Amino acid sequence: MNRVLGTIECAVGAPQQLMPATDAESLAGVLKALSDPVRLRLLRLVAESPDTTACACHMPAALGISQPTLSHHLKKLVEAELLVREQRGRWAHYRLESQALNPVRAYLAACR
Amino acid sequence: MNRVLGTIECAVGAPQQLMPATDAESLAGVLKALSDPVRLRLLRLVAESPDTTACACHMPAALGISQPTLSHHLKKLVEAELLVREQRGRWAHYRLESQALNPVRAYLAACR
DNA sequence: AGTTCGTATCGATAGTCGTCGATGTTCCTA
DNA sequence: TAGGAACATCGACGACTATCGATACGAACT
Repeated sequence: MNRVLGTIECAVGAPQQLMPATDAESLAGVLKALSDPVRLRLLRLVAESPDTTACACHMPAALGISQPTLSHHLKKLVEAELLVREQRGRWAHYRLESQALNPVRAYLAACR
Repeated sequence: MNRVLGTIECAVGAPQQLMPATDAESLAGVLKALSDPVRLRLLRLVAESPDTTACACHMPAALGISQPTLSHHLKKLVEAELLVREQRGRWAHYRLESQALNPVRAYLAACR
């Protein structure tokens, strides 16, 4: 591949082994759930609530969105296992599942 | 709001102050760039290359995608300032800009 | 039983995204 | 200067997403 004379060829090595596709796929799922400004504010609101648990009832007004839109975003976060839903009487409470962020933390550590 | 008798009312406090919308918007931009399995593998490939720099020439074959698709993904990562493009002769080299991940790290730390 | 209130789902719409073939563009070499 | 190689852009297509109004569900109170 490399030429002896002249400055031909890419010169950097062949492709090393890369991240397994299945790992990338599942990590992308978590990141996709995080890649929305409404959901970022929402998750942080829950994270900073006492016992990392918050009731949904105040959220539409706090975030300036409609109630169906809130429900949509909460569902995405639950599907990504970032939040856990818990019914208390008439109200739905959501608790942060912080360990779901561990794969993200591990990935970022590898990109240091 | 709270009723004296009976177990009426949400009972958890009012909405605390939440993440500024502009911060959430810019952070979501970075996360959106990360929320694709191809780009995750791509970024990690660069991160693990010597001097965290890699040439684009081997990437389509390594990732199993076409050359235009690779170019598309690289552009997204550059726009998010996660990669820096550098032309060397005929070849395009990409270097990791690890500090662009700092807002993500800070967010995750707040969700501990 | 009927009503009310909190929440989830449905349906529709407008916007964004990933993918690839075809085509430019740029730079090297002969 | 002509040819080729690496890479970017264009155009198109199908899939997905965020949003909200309308509606359905479900669990209390009366």
